[in-house]
Amino acid sequence: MANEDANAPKAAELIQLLLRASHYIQHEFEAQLVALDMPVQLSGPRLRLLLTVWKSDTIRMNELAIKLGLKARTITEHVDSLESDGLITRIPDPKDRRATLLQLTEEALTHVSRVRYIQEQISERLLQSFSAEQSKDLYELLTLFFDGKEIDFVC
Amino acid sequence: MANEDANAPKAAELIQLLLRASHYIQHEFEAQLVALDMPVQLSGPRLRLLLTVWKSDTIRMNELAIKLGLKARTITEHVDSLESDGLITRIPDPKDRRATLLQLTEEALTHVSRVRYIQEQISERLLQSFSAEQSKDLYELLTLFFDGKEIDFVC
DNA sequence: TATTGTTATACTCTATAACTATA
DNA sequence: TATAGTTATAGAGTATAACAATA
Repeated sequence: MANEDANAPKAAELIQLLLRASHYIQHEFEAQLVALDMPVQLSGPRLRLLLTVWKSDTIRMNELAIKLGLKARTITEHVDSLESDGLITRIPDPKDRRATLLQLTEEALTHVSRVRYIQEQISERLLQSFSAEQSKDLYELLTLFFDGKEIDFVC
Repeated sequence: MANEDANAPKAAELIQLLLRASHYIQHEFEAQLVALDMPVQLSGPRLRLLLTVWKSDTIRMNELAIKLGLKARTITEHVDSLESDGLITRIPDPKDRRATLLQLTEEALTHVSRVRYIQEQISERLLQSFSAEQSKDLYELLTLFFDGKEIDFVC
């Protein structure tokens, strides 16, 4: 009764498979991250924020919210926490006294570089069944999703 | 200084792109779901639970926890909520008086079928830039991630 | 003794609304 | 008047630990 949908549409199946692959990958990343046994807890969202600040070197909280697709309040929340963990610094924006710039601390830079290394390792392991050409094909196919759209969001 | 990594490893880039595509897709699904304007709120996790119960027709809370990769406590939480929304029913398992079977209500079945229809629509739209062959290629490439691994988790 | 699900409790992530300070 | 970030508050999702009922 429930599973009568034998000739299910290919489109939905393909999308499901892609999401499944993505969840699987994220699961691997998270598992490896806790295995890293960092002095501070670097969850997915916290890490994503750190990496985004890192890429910009210095960035307004405002702009960060937009890039991450989060609300200002959420950025304040994370930054409070990351600041008290000694990972991020608030700097008054000299050009606009309402604004606040964010910058990573030395400690955060160390963590980021470690995490990035691990991410490379995991990525390579995840792609071990792929030939160079298959990787290239997959990359090009995935680009088709963003056909025409401007995508900026990170991680 | 921060972005000196010009020749970044292809593997990490490809994985990032896949995750980005996945986030984009999930975003589309969530947006369409709220646009459906259902009588009850069907968030991602709640929907995933409903769909998993639906696929099994009837399932133990226990088994559901494993399939979804969640803890028993979390299942109790969701089921309490879905039950009070009239979407799910707890049935004592006749074979084991410790266990509880879950089943969808008629109302939930209506919602599930509507949601599945929408998911097909969105999936087709997301794949509009793909030729039949490109879809097939993508599907086969994605399968490589699960090379040898037994993957069951849904949605 | 082990397993199923629950009560009690808590943490993380995210957000809305009202407010302060600046622009 | 509009914008940047904060305080106060809340809701969703998930989990650990202790426990009850049953196996």
